Amino acid sequence: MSVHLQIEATRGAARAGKLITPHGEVETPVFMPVGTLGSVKGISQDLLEDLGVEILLGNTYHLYLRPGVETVRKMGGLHRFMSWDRAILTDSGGFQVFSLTELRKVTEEGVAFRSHLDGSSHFLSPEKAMEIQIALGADVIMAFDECTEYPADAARVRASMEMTLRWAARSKKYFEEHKGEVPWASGVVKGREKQVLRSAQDGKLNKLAQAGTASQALFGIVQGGMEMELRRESASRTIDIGFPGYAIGGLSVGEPRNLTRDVVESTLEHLPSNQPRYLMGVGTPDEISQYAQSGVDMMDCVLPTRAARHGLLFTSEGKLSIKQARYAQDESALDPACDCRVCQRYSRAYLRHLYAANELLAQVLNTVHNLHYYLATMRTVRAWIRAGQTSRIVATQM
RNA sequence: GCACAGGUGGGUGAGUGGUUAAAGCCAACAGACUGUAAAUCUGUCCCUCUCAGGAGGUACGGAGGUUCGAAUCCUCCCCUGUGCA
Repeated sequence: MSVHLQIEATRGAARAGKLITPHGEVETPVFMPVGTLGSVKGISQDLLEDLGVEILLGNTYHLYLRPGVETVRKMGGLHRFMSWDRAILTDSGGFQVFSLTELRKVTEEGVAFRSHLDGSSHFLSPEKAMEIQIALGADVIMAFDECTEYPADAARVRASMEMTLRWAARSKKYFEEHKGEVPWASGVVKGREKQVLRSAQDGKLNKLAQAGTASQALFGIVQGGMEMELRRESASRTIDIGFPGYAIGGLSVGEPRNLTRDVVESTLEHLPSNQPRYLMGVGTPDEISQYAQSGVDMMDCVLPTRAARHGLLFTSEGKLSIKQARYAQDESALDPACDCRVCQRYSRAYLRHLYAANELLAQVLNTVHNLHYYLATMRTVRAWIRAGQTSRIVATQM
């Protein structure tokens, strides 16, 4: 049995349920913190567990460069390496195709990268991205795609989308031929971890398929830029290739927010209603709430963690920049309406001081709060869906 | 007391006759951040006006002086550091 979505309640287009993975069940709609390098920046795994994080992201390109696949493989896979027993989703490196413009060259075969760390040359293709992600052993892995830049003319968007479709087929083919070659990509490992690990190190890799438990799944990615018709076509042809879940990619690349919304809404219509839908790289608390209400099941975004490190905090009253002088002697909690550990314990004045003084604790506390806020936002939406009333939630405008 | 070295904008510290309201860094203040090359980046940072392009004023320890022109050269004074008495 592969990763799948168990829908337990619906409300309009929205659905609430559980994403079943080899590393536990994930309440959906879910926000997934981004842990690019095997770490959600600024916060430890046990704090993430306390916050109730059930799934987080890792990144193929970054982990491949450092520490390298072999290291992760020898350490027993990404879960074990980073001591995280809950679910993980790895991004394929497709976004780096978009963001590292000056360091890469895209061809039909794949993408030639220059490492941003030491300038060394590397090549990522659908096959290579699958090989790496299988080795990392995340519960959900992503097809290797090209995240189309914005703005781009219709011809360019189509060409990019077509290539992503060909890459999707290649990703799936490689995945089908090689999945299960790594024992830790399955929940079955837990009981006899050492034994399996030993055999893995001996090069005797167990085929997971025969274990009969949940195993790693590959999701497809819909592209098509801001062209609604291409989005429809991309969705339909990606579905034809066939995946257990579908992502909406190519958004949050600099386009106006209302356009993001239009593209999401129109793409969602074309995705299977009984499979997970993952909107990549989005958004503010308000946005993730809206998208979840529109029928998105999974979202990830660096915003809460990055903003936290930059002193920008999300609260029930909107954005708050803790750097501002006005908070220097403010005794009140960051967000009086928030029940996170940070808001329970520390004042704005103290948080501002930590930030101003460049104390590492500022990053930790700010990250704890922002992630808590995001997770609470999703909990609210889930409750709203399960409550099945008729009106929409109006989230704080950000 | 003598001998060196030195006093620059909130701090540090460049600058040794004009292109200098005076580099850079720090601090301060504001803004940005959306599948993480991000504890990052951008802007402001002497005062007063402004039709926002500029205009005027004041400024490199103090006071004089040389010069068309001085933070930069000269004289005296004040202060700081180091060394010797």
